[in-house]
Amino acid sequence: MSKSEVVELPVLDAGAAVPCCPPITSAELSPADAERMAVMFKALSDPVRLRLFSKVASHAGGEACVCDIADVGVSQPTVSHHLKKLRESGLLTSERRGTWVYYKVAPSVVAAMSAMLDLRD
Amino acid sequence: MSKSEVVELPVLDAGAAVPCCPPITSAELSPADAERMAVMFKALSDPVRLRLFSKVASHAGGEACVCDIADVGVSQPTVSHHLKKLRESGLLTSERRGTWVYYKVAPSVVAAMSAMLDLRD
DNA sequence: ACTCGGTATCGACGGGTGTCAACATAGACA
DNA sequence: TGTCTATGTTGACACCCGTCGATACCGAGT
Repeated sequence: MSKSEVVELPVLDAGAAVPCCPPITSAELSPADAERMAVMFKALSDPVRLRLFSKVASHAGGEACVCDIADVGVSQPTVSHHLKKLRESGLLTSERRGTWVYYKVAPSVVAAMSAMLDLRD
Repeated sequence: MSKSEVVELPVLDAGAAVPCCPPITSAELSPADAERMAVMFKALSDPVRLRLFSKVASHAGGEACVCDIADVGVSQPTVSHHLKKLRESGLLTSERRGTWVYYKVAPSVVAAMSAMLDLRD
């Protein structure tokens, strides 16, 4: 039941507005919003994924080739697996250019997480 | 060899400074920092926990009794289990006052997560 | 002391997740 | 065409995690 249809994740192109959510101090999350946001937090809940994400985000030009960030102490298939999860959760987007695949962060999605955790009263 | 030792995870009492971390756009996370931050993200990676956290954060007075927030569609033991995880990850603190137990958010920890996701260039 | 309501812990079950080796796919270039 | 390099996919494995019912713990009244 729970999982059934989940949200579909239409790839959310990097510029799309992410309506969710006001700061958590201002109002409680609806079950649906909680479901959506939890997916994003889950994407960053693994140390390896967090490092991959951080490597992309901090890379010059705002994007990085897999070959630039793959050195995180796990096998290549595992890196690929984690990048896929980050992509599916909407935090990263990828684009193939010739031999290499480049990843960059989806700013609006990350901004939504940051805004939600903003605690100013 | 930097400030290194700040860590230890001594249950982090609510007021403690959380040195981690600069915005992810500015530098890549160290493996150790990634490990620490992943714990916090993991705490918010479940829809039920996210709702509980949001209920505490948005509650009048900045704190809430378990009885005020327990209605999230799962059994009481499960609520207790999730609140424990939020406590252990440092996002919430709890205090018993008479019959009831009150939870409130640990502002510095949440602020660290928000700051890390701040994307301004 | 006893009971009662609020909260935490225990033990078990089922599904999810990170990891790897092996294999598949996609461009580039000879 | 064929080979080489970069990346993704598959299948299998061990482990983690969310959930529940049963039970224990803790204060407050009676």
